[in-house]
Amino acid sequence: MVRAPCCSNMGLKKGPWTPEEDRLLISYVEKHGHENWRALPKQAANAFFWHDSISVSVGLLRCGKSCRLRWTNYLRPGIKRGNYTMEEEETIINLHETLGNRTNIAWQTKEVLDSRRWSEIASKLPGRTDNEIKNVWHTHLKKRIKPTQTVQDSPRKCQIDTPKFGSKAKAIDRKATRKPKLDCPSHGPPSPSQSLSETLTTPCTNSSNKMCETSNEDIKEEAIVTPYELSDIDDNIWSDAFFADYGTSWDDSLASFCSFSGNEDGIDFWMQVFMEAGDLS
DNA sequence: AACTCGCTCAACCGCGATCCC
DNA sequence: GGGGATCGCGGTTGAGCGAGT
Repeated sequence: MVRAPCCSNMGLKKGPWTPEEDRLLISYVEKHGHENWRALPKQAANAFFWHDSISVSVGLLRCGKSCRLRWTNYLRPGIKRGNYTMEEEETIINLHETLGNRTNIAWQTKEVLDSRRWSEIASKLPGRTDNEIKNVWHTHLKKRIKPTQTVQDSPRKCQIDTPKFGSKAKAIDRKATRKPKLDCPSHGPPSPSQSLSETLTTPCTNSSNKMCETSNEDIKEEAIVTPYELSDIDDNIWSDAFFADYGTSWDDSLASFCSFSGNEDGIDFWMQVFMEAGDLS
């Protein structure tokens, strides 16, 4: 079987997602659903022309696989972020033990069962993703089950036997206050309360000296990242302030986008977005 | 203050399963 | 039925960060 070429071989982008890419992806999924990830970048790329017409150099040049992963693990509505409760941790441990022991079912091999483990556990924990559960398991739950010698070997290691409620408090505190790093090395994904103009102009103060788009105040208030709603996106991205920054208007921007893209689906899509946001009638 | 070490977790990778022409 | 395309999964990686030295 010949595999589909990796996105890196097709000039598609890899690595951390930018706020603009997130917004393009969210907007697309809100409108078209998430049934065909492979087709998504092509269709969402319509947005590129429109953005480009107002000098915002963003586009959704991602492979479908990357889009699906980003949506499933990070942008999907209802995702819970932040600390796991004791109950959730116990559930993971119990389910891991249960599912991991289901090796004697005749019609399924151990390998098949093992390969389904994380998604099955995730299905029992609403708002948690299999990827996150997997990370939690590998980072501390596994160690709680099997206390390792490394704790004794290295006094600098956090105590891992009683995460969150015991001597690991320091590490958990760090986790709780940790800045999501995805979109900015220091600050993470955009808050729905941010306008795009803010994200494009807020100076970065992070130590790594890379471009940052989120204010420290936002971070304080966003210990748990709220899932996007279409209304949030529209209210904030497509704000008057945004267009003031770029010296254009709703009508001008739509007209520019239409003339650049020449794609009826794209026009319909953005028309719909604007109308739902109440910016066009 | 500078360096090292360990932890976290988003994202990538490879592969098997499934879909679809 | 064959084979390519796509989906979805677990394993792994590596940048960023904080704590310890």
